[in-house]
This record gives sequence, C-alpha cells and structure tokens, in this order.
Amino acid sequence: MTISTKGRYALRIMMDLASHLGETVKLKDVAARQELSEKYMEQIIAVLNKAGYVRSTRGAQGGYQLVKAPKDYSVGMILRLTEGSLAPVECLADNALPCERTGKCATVEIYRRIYDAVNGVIDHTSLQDLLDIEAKKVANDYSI
Amino acid sequence: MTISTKGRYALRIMMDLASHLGETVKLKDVAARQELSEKYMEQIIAVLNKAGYVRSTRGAQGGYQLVKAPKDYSVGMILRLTEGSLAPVECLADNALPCERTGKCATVEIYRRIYDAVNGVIDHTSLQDLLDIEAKKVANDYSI
DNA sequence: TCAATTCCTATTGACGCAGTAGGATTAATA
DNA sequence: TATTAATCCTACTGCGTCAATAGGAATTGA
Repeated sequence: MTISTKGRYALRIMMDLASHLGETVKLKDVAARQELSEKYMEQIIAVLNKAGYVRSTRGAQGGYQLVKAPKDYSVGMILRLTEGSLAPVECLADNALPCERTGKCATVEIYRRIYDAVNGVIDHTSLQDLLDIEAKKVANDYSI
Repeated sequence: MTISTKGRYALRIMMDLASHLGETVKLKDVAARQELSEKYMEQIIAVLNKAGYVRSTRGAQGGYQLVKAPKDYSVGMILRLTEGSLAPVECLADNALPCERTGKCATVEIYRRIYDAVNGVIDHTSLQDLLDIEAKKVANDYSI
C-alpha cells in the first residue's frame, strides 16, 4: 500500500522546480538538494518531460523548468503519471478488465471508497499548496 | 499502491465466516466458495486465529467461526493485521524510525492526508456494513 | 574543440508476493 | 481402536517488480 520512490521522487523533483521558477534547473542540482541519485532521476524526469509537465533545454547550461504555474499541477496528476493508477485493487483501475466476480463481490465496495478518498485528496492538493506548507515549515524552523 | 492478496483474502475469509454465523466452517468450503487456494488460506487464517479474530476447532468436523459479531470487526482491523500499516510512506507508519528530512519535507503532508483519508474509510466500515452491501447486491441480481 | 548537459537503453541485485509442498497434530466416527 | 478429516506448522520456490547502476549517444554553450 506504499507509494513507490518513482512517484515520490517525481513529486520532489516537481517541487524543486516549483521553488526555482524562472530558472533552468540542472538535474545535478536537484539531485544534490534532494539527495537523490541523478541517474535514477533522469529516468523519472523523462516521464515528466514526455508528458509535457516540464520543458527541457539540452546541452551545456541546459536543464529543466516547469511549463505551468505550481497551482496548475495537482499531486494527482504527478503521482498518476509516474505510478499509474492509485487504485487499491486492479479491478478499479481505469482500464481494468472486468472481473467476473463483480455482482457477488461485496468487498470491492470498500476498495472503491478507499480509492475515492485517495483521489479526493490528491486531486485537491496542488504543488502550490505544498509550497505554502513548505514555507510555513521553514518559518517555524527559524522561530525555534 | 495496491492492497495485497493477503489482506484481500483475509477480508473475504472473514466475510465468508460472517455469512455463516453459528456454523463451524471448514476452510475447504471457504476455498470452494471464494475460489481461492486452500493451502494459501491456511497461512492467512492462521494470522486471524492468533489474533483472536476467529476461533478454530481442530480434528474431523473442525473448522472456524467468528469470535465476535460482524459489526465488531472493522475492515481496518483486518487489513492492518494482515497487511501491516497502510501508510503510503514508511515514515508515517506507527513504529517508523524518524526521518532526518522531517522539518524540510513538505511532501510528507500529502501522504499524511492520504493516510488519514484511508484510515477514515477503513475504520468506519465494519464487516456488517459489507454484509449489508452484499445483501443489496443479491437483491438487485434477482430483480433483473 | 571541449565541456557540460540531456537523452536513451540495457542490465542487475535484492526483495517480497503468492503461492506450493509435505508432513505433524488433533479429534470425531465407524 | 483404526480411520478419516480437519487444523497446524515450517520450509521452499518461481516470478516479477523495484530501485537503482552503467555506459554511451546526442546536443549545445563557451
């Protein structure tokens, strides 16, 4: 029931870009700040790039930047892109092949409720929301 | 982000016992009705047994039965017992070792919200609730 | 031309899931 | 008492996925 590193790292990469708006950010710098493997991040940001969530500049002095404003990226968009469906059971995923136990299966109802709850959260939280939370955290840190 | 077969089968076993209250149910029969491997179910129900969720009778004519009423088992109890914590990230699990990135980590907030949402659902749904849903499904089946 | 960056694909070690297997123990019944 | 039918216990295993690592090709600014 855990979210894999792929989705979690994707979110952190997007957050890192979001907190450096206007800059072309090198993956090397993201890796250093986030303490993640640069090579592994390459694969993850490739997905974000192909989906058009980020724009890349190749060559020396290249890097990445967000295409849209932080408020225009929901956490759901990012996690779904990198993780696939967040459905707790296969049969609830978008392109699921129909289960022949549907009709007698009562337990699927609990999974549907879980799914709805998760989707509710991730679709109503944006990168901007997380940026705001981060700002508060930093403020609290200094106040100590 | 999926719930493994262990937890899902545990829920189905508990549901099967719940719909046969007063009977001593053989695992073989559960396996037949639920179309699951009996051998695998043995391992799962062993967990439920040790936790005192079911009572077993050994020997010929033996089997299992629920200890309490269906309304007294939340889905959360069953899933947590068999799956462990349903936290979307390790650092939120009950006995998690503290993460040194807490303080700067903003993304954990979204995971906390997901976690809370999931817990809210599974702790407020009981086996009895699922039985009621099942009864409705059957009624609908006949009405077609 | 060189250095720095993104881009692309293959490979790999470790781990957990989802069972399978085989027998030991217990108890009702014939 | 012997047999049968059930639970109980532990080991093992095939398979797939995760989480990277590795190595180089392509691109571009200085």
